[in-house]
Amino acid sequence: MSAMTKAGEPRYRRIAEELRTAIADHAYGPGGRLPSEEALAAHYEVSRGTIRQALMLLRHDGLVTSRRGTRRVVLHDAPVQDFAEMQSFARWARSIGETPQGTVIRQAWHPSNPDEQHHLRITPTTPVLRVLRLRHLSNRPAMLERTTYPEPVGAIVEPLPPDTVSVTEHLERAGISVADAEHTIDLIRADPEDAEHLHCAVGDPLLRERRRSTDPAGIPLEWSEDRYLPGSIAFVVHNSLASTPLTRHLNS
Amino acid sequence: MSAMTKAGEPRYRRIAEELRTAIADHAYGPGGRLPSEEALAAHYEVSRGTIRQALMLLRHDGLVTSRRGTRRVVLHDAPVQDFAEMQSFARWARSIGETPQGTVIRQAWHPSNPDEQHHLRITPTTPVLRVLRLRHLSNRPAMLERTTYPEPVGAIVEPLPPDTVSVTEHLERAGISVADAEHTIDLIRADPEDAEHLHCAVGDPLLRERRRSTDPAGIPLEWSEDRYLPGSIAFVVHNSLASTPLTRHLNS
DNA sequence: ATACAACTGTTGGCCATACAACTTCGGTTT
DNA sequence: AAACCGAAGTTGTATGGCCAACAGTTGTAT
Repeated sequence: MSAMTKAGEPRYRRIAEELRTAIADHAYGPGGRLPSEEALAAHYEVSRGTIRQALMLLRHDGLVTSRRGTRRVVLHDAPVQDFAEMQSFARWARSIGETPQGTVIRQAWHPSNPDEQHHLRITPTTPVLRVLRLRHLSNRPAMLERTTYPEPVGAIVEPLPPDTVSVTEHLERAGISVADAEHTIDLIRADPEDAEHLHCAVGDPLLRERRRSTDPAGIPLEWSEDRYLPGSIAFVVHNSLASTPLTRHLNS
Repeated sequence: MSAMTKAGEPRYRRIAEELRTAIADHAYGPGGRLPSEEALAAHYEVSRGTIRQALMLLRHDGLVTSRRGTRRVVLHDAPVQDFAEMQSFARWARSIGETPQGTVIRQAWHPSNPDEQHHLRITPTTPVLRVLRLRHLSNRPAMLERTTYPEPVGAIVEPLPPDTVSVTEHLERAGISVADAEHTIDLIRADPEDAEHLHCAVGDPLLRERRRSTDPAGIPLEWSEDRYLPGSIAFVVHNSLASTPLTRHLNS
């Protein structure tokens, strides 16, 4: 455990972290009430505004309610994954105690197609790196990943060994970090290529997650289509009046 | 579109609404930069703090980036659905120009099972109202909904006519409003009941959305399992370093 | 006993200020 | 030409204050 209070982190984030672990440790119980903002401010020796910032984080993650007139109520006592674990298959796998593996099946530069140009916001002439990667979870195939990288990112991904476990972590070391991601989740049927690598039959249903990741400046870093074998995986989303990150779409 | 500036809404929400429509109207362009916070504050004649509150809303919805040192960048120019449209099938259907329909197939009070007791946070002895409802989109079956209501909510839902289009809107009129919802999305195969009502074959893949909705106080209002015919529907989620409402799970 | 009113505690909304951290750009120096 | 430096512009973090809106409770009056 060891809170690992990162020094560079702003105060409200560190406080949010402490509150998170306190909730996960059932310090307040499910349906229990948090101390008042003023009490928390006194305890942490910060202003009420800073406490409110910390509580906003918990609120957006769906851990607590917030409503005028009464103390905040604990909604969930389960720990919430952080952004990095949703962004990196390897990191997620390790966090749930599984051993991730990855194998590049095919990788090459291509002229971009209109779909890629749209999602990566690039001009028709620029090439992209297309990578087909099979992901394993504790030695069993779990997901097939078709990722397209724009030029600067592709240049870093290309020389990596085919069995690189975490591409995301390599990119971070190269100073490329993801700040935003948009996920589209739907159902699709396995094509011959899916079937071959995931060891299923053509036409078998797969859970599809398409994802566009962007850097802090809003520049697209990757456009990926991941196809999961069903039965083992589920996506959990929280939304509320305070923020609505989840929407429903037709056709896609 | 007639902004419909609701009088009771706080200032930062109205400003956020205006900025949303401005973005949707391509006032800044995709990848364009927003005016500085100070400029916006001057324009709307509010303090910078209020502008920041408005911008936080857009940020959490994934419409704009935010990063120290530079102006905000527009990520998407598509309008974002609000919470109500994710919460109500009827409202969503109407917002995309379709005609929603609903039919109650079966409805009865039962003693709650352990699963329901857990998700609705109720004691074993209390009864629940189970409703099986078929949802149509422009006269075609689209989704089969198995919803469980705890006692007070069930008492309001029970007397509604079987072809009620929007249960959510009726509940709102009764003073029951949803503030938070947790969605779990995965893939499942049609059982005989699904197949009968959705006009598909047993074993056909369906997109499943399980949902627990809670009121502003954190009290569960419904526990629902919705099964969508594939091909037509997709779920879109945005997450970022600022807030991580999306997580990935095993087993479910 | 029931309904109403007043009071307390708590969060929401808004303002003003100050400084820190960071990006960008232009000019200077090497 | 390239690297460095500094100034201007912008968002992030934090403090402090004030009042409004609302929930829950307590006490009062009917």
